[in-house]
Amino acid sequence: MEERILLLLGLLKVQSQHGYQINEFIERNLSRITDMKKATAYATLNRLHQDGYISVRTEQEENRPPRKVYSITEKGEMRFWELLRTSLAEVGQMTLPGDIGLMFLDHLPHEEALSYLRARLLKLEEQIEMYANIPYHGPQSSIDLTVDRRLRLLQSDRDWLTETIDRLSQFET
Amino acid sequence: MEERILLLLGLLKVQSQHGYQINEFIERNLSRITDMKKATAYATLNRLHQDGYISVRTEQEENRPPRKVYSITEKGEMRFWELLRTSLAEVGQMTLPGDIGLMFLDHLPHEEALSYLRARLLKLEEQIEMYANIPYHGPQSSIDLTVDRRLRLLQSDRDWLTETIDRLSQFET
DNA sequence: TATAACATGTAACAAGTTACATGATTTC
DNA sequence: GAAATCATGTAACTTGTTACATGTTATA
Repeated sequence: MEERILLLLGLLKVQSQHGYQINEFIERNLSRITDMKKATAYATLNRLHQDGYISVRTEQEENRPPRKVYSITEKGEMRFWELLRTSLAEVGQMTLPGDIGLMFLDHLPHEEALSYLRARLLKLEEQIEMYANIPYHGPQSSIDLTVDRRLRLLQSDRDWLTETIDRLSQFET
Repeated sequence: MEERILLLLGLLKVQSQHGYQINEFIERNLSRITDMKKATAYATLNRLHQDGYISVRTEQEENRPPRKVYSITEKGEMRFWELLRTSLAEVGQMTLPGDIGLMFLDHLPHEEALSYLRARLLKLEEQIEMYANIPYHGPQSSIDLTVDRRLRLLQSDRDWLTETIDRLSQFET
């Protein structure tokens, strides 16, 4: 919730936009960073407007559907700073998918468990490949920051998984 | 959802239990691995029972509130294997808190941004300390597997953050 | 005498998703 | 003539949380 609001306010801080435009941008450029859906974005924009964090002006280019162009207000900027500050300074606990399964690893025959983990390793490698091939945006691009971070985490998850598979392979055949 | 079901079925596969018992166990031993709340566990147990994945038998020790002791059924075991298999073999995308903030890092004065990142680094170190001090459970404990994994991820996040702070410190004073 | 432990649950709310509705215009 | 693009939204649903209700017994 807070992160979604930070995202919308941030995008509107860069430039005033209408909802469709924002949704396009998110879908095309930020799909790896956020999973916010269109309906959620529209609804959140409405709420932000009601609460005075953004203002609206309706535009109509002839023969095109009318658009609601949103701009960030001063109140919205305040909110933005506040959310940005806590987003940067807090760690916020990440919930790791897969952990529950690992807990019950020993309920499976040894070889079967290992085969699943090897399949997972392959998929992890693919994801790493994917992120490694994202073009570099620039020497100070903030997008690169998040791509870099995710790549590092994926790599260390791969390393851990490789070692774990090796270690488990040593116990009984 | 799926992970919560896997957890409940897995715990009941180890031994039949009543809801209170399960909730106690989760709160005391699994608080770092899952964040499922009591109400959710009770509701999910009811649904699992309705759907035939677990069976109930009501117990009453005198002067104690009646308990509903759940046991996993054969159908439940099938579901368990299936969920376990996909949990182990799939990567499941992890959503990283903090990424949105990083995107807008350049909207803050250089020094201010750095000070927030340094504060975040301190908190990360604390978390790492915490996980590093969790006692070792045994040479094949599946709990250790998840603690290990999380520790590794936290450490690589810390390394990335350290390098990022260093790198950012080099651009303009 | 209050409060913690035991044991289960419900009602109200919050956040988000899916799938659809609308209606014009441009492209295949 | 069908489908995609543009642009916004709503209704139904899912998942989960918070806070409370209930009632007994052991403990401080």
